[in-house]
Amino acid sequence: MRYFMALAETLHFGRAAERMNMSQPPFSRQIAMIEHTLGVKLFERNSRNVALTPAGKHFMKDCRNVLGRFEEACRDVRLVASGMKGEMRFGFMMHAAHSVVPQLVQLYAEARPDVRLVLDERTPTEIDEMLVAGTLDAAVTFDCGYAPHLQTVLLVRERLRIIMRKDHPLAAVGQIGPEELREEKVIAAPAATAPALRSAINSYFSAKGIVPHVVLEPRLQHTIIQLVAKGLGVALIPASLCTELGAGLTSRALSDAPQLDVVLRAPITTKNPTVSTFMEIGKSIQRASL
Amino acid sequence: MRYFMALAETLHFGRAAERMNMSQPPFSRQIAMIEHTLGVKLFERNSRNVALTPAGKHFMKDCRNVLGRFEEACRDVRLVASGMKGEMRFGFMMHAAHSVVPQLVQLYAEARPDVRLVLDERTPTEIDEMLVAGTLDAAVTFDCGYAPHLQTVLLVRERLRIIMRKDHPLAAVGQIGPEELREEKVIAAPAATAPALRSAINSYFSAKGIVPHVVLEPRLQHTIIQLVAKGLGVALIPASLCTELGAGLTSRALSDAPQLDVVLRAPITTKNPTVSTFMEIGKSIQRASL
DNA sequence: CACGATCAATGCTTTCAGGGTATCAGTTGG
DNA sequence: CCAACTGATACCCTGAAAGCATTGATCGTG
Repeated sequence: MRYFMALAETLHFGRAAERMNMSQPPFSRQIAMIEHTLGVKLFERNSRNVALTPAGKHFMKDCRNVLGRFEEACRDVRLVASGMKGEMRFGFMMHAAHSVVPQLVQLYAEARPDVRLVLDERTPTEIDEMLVAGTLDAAVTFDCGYAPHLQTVLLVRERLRIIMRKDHPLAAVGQIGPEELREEKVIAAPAATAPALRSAINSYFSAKGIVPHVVLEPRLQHTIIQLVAKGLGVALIPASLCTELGAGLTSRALSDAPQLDVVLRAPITTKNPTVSTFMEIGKSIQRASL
Repeated sequence: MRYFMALAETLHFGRAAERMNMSQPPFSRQIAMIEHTLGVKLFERNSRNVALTPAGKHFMKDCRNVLGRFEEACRDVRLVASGMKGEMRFGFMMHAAHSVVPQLVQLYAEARPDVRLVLDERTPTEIDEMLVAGTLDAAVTFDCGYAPHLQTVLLVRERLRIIMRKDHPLAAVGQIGPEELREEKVIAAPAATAPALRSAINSYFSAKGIVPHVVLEPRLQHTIIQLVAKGLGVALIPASLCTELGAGLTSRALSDAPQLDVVLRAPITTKNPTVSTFMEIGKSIQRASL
């Protein structure tokens, strides 16, 4: 096709051959071969003039198209391999949706505009499963400690705050700690859904020898806040989520508040080359926040 | 690319090689070569499993695209060469627009739906020039006799009729011939525009030793009819154009009416393979009208 | 745990597709 | 009519790519 295009553009065997870095005789043979295998005369020629037949004229358009797409395919496959282009499935937990995730996504989208980011909001446990299953390429979740075949970047360290209705008695108390919550109904995600968060809450209480009175265990953070709003209890949630509470709610700091590490994770063995710069951006966010 | 696709689809070197009608070792080398020249790992493989990398997965889509368009290009160039597809520039004179042209165009469009018909309404002289210049592939015009490098198919033989205003004295006369028109103002296209038509008109009169009193010579048939409608004279026009005259006009037969051959013409040396079936359809119209 | 089966990679040989050189043949302008 | 230009043909030769034999790695099974 390149040979054909060279001749179609120059209409001169010698110059076309030169453009293809070869001598004229084999070039002539190649053109004859193309015409023979296609079974179509592409050029009208004598020893003086070369002209395209109608079929040749049409073939020229198609060749330009095919060759263009071929080049593009070769270019693109390199871009995909280098991580400049492609697709990345990115999971995150609701607890991080209002803190680092928007920034992370925005910075990455600027750095890699040709990578399609597939966002997937999940619970921490789902995220862990999907990371090992390979359904996610990277995810933002709580640091749950041991994670062998995962690389981890610490993004931010979040302090838990307590939220309650504005008309709740605790809203007026100065210092809130486990003791003050001894008799409170607590709403918290179950350990099966958010192990790191739940164990942080649990040990916050057990350090003082208190067993929290957990009355409801919804899986979604959204639901927890709504239940608190309805006066069914109080809840300990990451500080970043306390900025956009509903009208009837308020948040208070906790004494010796438990801290949770929000981390960016990806399988070490990932074959997706888009992930590495994503992790790099995660590191830059960490540095910026320290 | 075919090699790549074979492996990408089977994920098995042996079977992919078989599909490509070759043995496994050279096939393995070809795949390695592709990866090397692209500088991209397309497959993740050990001696047990073969899997596509993200880059390979992306490349697969592009390859399918490129190969598809390649096949299509090869198929289409054959269609164009066989006249099944392509473009044909077809000229015709106004005098035939209401008779054979619609039928001819419709029959051809049905027979060759993939050929784009470029219609071009012209005067007979323009048509002759464009046919020799190669600007038109075929045309319907009056037979102007001698035409060396043109092939000709007679479509219909048209009788001329005379048109006039309904309030014109001639509208009541029984038999109209040159003698009756001796004193009439005649409107006719100039010889330079429609030589065959004009010479037919001229000899119709000169056979009786009469010189017609031609007062106006507009180039377009359309204009002639309008001038007649304004009472500026009478005109001799092909019978097929008399069916759709304006309200104030009427047509009458002529005694010994001059006849004109409407023909389909194309250069004998035409390189456009769409023309031959066009001419065949012209012949079928001729047979049908006899 | 050892053995065989499976499958991709490697080494070596062979072949022919495709390139090079020399030359021919047809066309055109001076 | 000749010289110059240009595409086609004849012949040769190289190396890309195919075949065969074999290796090495991995997995399932007795």
